[in-house]
Amino acid sequence: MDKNHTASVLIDLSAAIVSVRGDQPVCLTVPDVSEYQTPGLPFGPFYPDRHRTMEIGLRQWVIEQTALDIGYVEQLYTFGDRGRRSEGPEGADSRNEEEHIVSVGYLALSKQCPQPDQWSEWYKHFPWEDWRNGRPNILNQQIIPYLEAWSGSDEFRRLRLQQVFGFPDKAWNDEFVLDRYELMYEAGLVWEAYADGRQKEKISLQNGIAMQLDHRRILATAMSRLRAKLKYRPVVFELMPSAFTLTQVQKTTEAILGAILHKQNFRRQLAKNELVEPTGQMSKARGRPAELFKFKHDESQNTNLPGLRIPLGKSRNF
Amino acid sequence: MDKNHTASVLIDLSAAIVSVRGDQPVCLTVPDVSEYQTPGLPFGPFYPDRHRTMEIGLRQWVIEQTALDIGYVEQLYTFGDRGRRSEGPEGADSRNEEEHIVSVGYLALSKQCPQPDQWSEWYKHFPWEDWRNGRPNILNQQIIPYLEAWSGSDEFRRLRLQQVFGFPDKAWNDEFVLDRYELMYEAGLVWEAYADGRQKEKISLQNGIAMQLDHRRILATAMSRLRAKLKYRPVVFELMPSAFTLTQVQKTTEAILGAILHKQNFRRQLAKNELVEPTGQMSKARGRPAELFKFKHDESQNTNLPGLRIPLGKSRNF
DNA sequence: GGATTTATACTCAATGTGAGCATAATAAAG
DNA sequence: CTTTATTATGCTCACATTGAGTATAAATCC
Repeated sequence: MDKNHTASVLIDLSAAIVSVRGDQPVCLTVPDVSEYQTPGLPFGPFYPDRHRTMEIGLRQWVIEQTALDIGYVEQLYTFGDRGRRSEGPEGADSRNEEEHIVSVGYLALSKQCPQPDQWSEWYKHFPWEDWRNGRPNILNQQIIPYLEAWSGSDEFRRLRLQQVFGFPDKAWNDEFVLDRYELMYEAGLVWEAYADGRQKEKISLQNGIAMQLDHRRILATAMSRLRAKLKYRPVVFELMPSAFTLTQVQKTTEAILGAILHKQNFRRQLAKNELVEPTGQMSKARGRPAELFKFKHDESQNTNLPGLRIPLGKSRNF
Repeated sequence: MDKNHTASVLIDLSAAIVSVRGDQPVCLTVPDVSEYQTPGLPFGPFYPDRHRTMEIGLRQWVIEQTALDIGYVEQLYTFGDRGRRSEGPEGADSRNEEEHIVSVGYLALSKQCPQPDQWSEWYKHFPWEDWRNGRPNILNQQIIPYLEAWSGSDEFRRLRLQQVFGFPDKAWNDEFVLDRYELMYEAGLVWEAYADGRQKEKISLQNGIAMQLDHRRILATAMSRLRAKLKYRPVVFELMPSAFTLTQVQKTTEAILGAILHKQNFRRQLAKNELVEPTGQMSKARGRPAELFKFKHDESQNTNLPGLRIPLGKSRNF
């Protein structure tokens, strides 16, 4: 093999730090200084002689720069070169021609989200992913017609469209956030495709707020992973305060999944899996007071608990 | 932040290339030149100016060096520094003091495995993971007693032991391959712990064949991921020839899971999910001839198909 | 007090799953 | 040629889980 190649790279640790404010999932972002004003995910360099592991390095700069208490941290994916996209055209982008950067994406969960202006709501970037008020209009009004035109009579494209967007007769799968974003990127339906030079003209449709570089892709990866994980590990509690009502757990879960759940069945699952225990106290709110619970396995960071089985129901094929 | 630190690293792409020979899952390994004779996983450097993405880089050197046709490739995890372990003691290892290496682990699946001597059987490295002939003796005879002594009266350690090894009264979970290996590593129960300087004396127990550096950990990650994935994506077919009997699919699945499945129920799942279709031909073997099938969605690399629901049964609490 | 709101208990049909029995089709053994 | 071993495949049945909904309880707002 030809060894006359640059093999040395810099490593960036990018983080999708997720929290829930009210009934909206949010993500920590940093403002953009360039002309486009697109926000980006926070990131920091990895110094291999300073931090034993990358996760320690990540926690370090998150503490230094944000003073946040992030409990749960999970590595998402390592992206080869943030200047180029995996499907991008050759030489379309000339950034980082000398200095190669590999970016390692992380998902982190935070119980609090102070300074509201620094936290960006998920569904402003992905309006088609929030089905809590029914099927989002943007799908039928903009995305699907455009994608149908894009796929044309190409059998492979149509199959993918059906798989990923459930169009026309399959069910919507909430976990395919990344797949949907990538399909839209390939079809030139998001601003980033234009920024990367894949698309000749700037897109007139505003399909969610764009982000810097491939940060929206990283966020999509984080959303997919979190939505999937919710179903087999009790990670919701990383987003809850120490005491909470069962409805609060449900609202948080619904926010992340972008879907409404069946209340009674949701509670049945919580009860069966013995994930929570009553604190004895009651909440005071509008209607009948609810019992306050706490997560049962808080002390040990027990990563291998069953998690909630999500009662999505069968009628989610809108 | 102090910028006087080395930030530049080299990137290795390590691959757990998995196949199944007979009824044994195997993994491509390269022999060791050092004194210990421990095998290692194949790896190659990543040249960022030569390959657009890391996956392309990986495929490249696999083709160049092994001439294998690997269809399915999946990124597993990025390990900060292969010279040090995530839980290792400070300065115990002095390799790579200058040249930092980050290794990106991949899982690849191959339908064939020529040159038998280059392929190493999974369960030679992880004898406690193969439950096809009942609970492995090595568990009760060596591992569990040692781990019980290690946990002593430490409540946290006992809880983890129960979670991960199902000891004494929980069920064995086939997906916790990595968790079990890491627990054994921490307890000084595998050779690598000794090699990393965590363990003062060399271990007398032979708990599976060791591997170089952290390669056994990467293989454990691959095994966990593959066992999990099998249950919700139809990846078994990446290990099958173009035509196969249903029993062959089951044997391959059982080999990977290290567990015996209920035959009739396994077939019921295959039928319900419409993953296979008959070729019209029959196999000729000892007993009654079996119908030959082929994977239904071979053309499009449809990553989002349902996968098999595994009829493990409830009686796996040996 | 009556309307509104939220919490929680309970029911019931449909479906999925674990487990096993019964039968069919072949090769090898006697 | 019959028996036996072996593998394939069809079918049943009890039980658990799940989706969906009804009914009731406990508070606040007016």
